[in-house]
Amino acid sequence: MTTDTLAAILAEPAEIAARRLLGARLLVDGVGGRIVETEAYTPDDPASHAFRGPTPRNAVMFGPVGRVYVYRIYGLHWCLNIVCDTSMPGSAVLIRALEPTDGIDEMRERRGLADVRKLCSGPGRLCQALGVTGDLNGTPVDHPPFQLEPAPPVKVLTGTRIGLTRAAETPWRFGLAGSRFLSSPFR
DNA sequence: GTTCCGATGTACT
DNA sequence: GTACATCGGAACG
Repeated sequence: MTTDTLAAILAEPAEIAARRLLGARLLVDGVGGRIVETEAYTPDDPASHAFRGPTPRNAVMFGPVGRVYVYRIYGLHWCLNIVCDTSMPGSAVLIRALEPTDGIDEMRERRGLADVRKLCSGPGRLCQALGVTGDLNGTPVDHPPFQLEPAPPVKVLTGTRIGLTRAAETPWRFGLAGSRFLSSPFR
């Protein structure tokens, strides 16, 4: 099995890109790990920030593929997405969990927590661990401070997305099978 | 292990 | 005013 280039993965529809990003290594200033959990969002999806069309907040989602869309959630936390799908503007993949591999001590300091299992197991947690804030909104994910290295295809778990009220039944949450670093179990 | 709830910014009705 | 792609701590079992 060959490994697709990053550009090829991010050109795909959100559901495909979300699956193929599992296993990829994501770093911010050298700190990060393997992506083990993602969710797909499309502009025709009532749960997506893009559903109502472009606004100042979601403008990056409608721009070039491969940039990061970072937004604040519940007034407290940040969430990191990667814009995808060259044929459907407004598509993105939410990065929900990482298996920490690089800069673990720095992540522990930022999180104020020793337990590696909980450093990046959730969208808000991983942004805190990697130092991702709204300042990075719109940055290309293949340019500093970001690095994203694709990996060969992995075995994928599928489930419903987390924390939604609308389109809650759509099975667009994806996990790396067997990972101990998921934000919550798949069923 | 589980459930409940407060914190707090921004977009939208 | 209400909803929200969340988290951590308290209370309980």
